[in-house]
Amino acid sequence: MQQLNGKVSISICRSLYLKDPESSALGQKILTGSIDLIDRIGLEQYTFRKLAVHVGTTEASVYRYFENKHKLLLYLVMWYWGWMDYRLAFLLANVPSAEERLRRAVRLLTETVKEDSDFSHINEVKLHRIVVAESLKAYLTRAIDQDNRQGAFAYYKQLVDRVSAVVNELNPDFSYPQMLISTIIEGGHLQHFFSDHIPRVTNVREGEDSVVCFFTNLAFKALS
Amino acid sequence: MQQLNGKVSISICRSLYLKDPESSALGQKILTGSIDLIDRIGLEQYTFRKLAVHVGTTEASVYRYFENKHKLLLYLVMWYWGWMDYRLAFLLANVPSAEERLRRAVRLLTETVKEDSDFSHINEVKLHRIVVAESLKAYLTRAIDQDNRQGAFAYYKQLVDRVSAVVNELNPDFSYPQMLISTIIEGGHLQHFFSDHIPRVTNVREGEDSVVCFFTNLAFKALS
DNA sequence: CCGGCATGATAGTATTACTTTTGTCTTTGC
DNA sequence: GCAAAGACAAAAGTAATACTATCATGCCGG
Repeated sequence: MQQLNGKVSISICRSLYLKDPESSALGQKILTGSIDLIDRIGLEQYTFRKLAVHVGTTEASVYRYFENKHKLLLYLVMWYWGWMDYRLAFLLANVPSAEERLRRAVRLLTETVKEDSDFSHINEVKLHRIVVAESLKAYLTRAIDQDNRQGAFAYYKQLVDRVSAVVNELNPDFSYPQMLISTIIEGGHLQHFFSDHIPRVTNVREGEDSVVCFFTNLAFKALS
Repeated sequence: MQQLNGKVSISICRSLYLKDPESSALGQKILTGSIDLIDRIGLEQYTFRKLAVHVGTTEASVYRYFENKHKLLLYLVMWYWGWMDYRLAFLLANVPSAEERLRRAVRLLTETVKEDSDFSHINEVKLHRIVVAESLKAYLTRAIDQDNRQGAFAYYKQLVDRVSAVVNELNPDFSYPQMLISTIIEGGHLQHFFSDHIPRVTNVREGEDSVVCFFTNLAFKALS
């Protein structure tokens, strides 16, 4: 992560791209176009051919940036976690109370992203929806061990560790800090998804704050 | 679910198959062969062509039973939930203590299936691994609303409700019983997966009982 | 102004996902 | 015991997907 002319650029694991998409106008169009398209039609319908038409380039040019759509998805998801980790670092800075820091972290991890931060050419609202609906497909693959060895999940691990450290501060005897945090992260995504599509397995009542409430309570009770 | 010559047959939502695979020898070979193959090579690599070769039939014959691999996966996953719900019903029967019932339920939902119950031609150990690694791909699709409308998730909902009822009994004031149970179910799967592939975001120590312990504690603390 | 790199244009291959047709064999109904 | 119906194998075919390769062009830095 580097500060660059007032904007923050999130640097992604080299193994996830062939040519850095941040390094050219076409690369950036591939990123924004992919986010648009995956958000609109879903990962299974999304193809590099459709993307090429959408951004006005050719399939071959897209393949110069990314090996395949799995790597591109992983790139987007890891950008998201890099961005979240960055936001989290600011959100927790200079807050003395560990309890307040945990409260803020759980909120950030489980609430819906509502505004595009105009932080980059990436639309964070759409990207958040993609992460909720598609990110597990990027993990649950036979390629995961190789991706992991190549460092693809670095930001995800870093974020989990950052929040786990707060958990540890609050209750050093708690044996499962990472487990609690990764459960909250992925559970939060699933509960949002379920509330939209299989509401009978959730209890979302007034707005989606139910998810934040549930996981905040869960976190504090788990540590009590 | 019906009792048939000493065995239990789990009846699956009609919309998930074109022709009942339980109704013929070929259909059953398609089920067992699919479980073998998906477990061995993963859902992305699995194709109806490979399956046909594996069970000694033709692609066209497979398509007489299932529309596509998404439906077949959903069939297998729902068979699993039907089977789990059946086991759960027995496990909770005649246990007076709600606390003990919850403890048993959480254990059943979060532990690894270790033995093939010889209950049918379906290998439950392999099927459990498939559910852990692939079931979310069956949910997280654009087709979910249609699948749900057609009743594909009936057993899943029924199981969540069965355990939620125990939660309600233990603490009628708790506002999120379904949310807690579906989080435990899917969280349990993910923690098993993470412990195998991204251990840094878990805290699995001696054996996989850590997952059971974590979620059991979590459930009881959430209700305290 | 030259050389190199990024892209566009085009074409081509292999695999996947699915459909269609036809012939044989088995089952079931009578 | 025979005819009709259904189940399956065999084979071929189509459309889309997931890539790869070739070549020409245009731009940018030296």
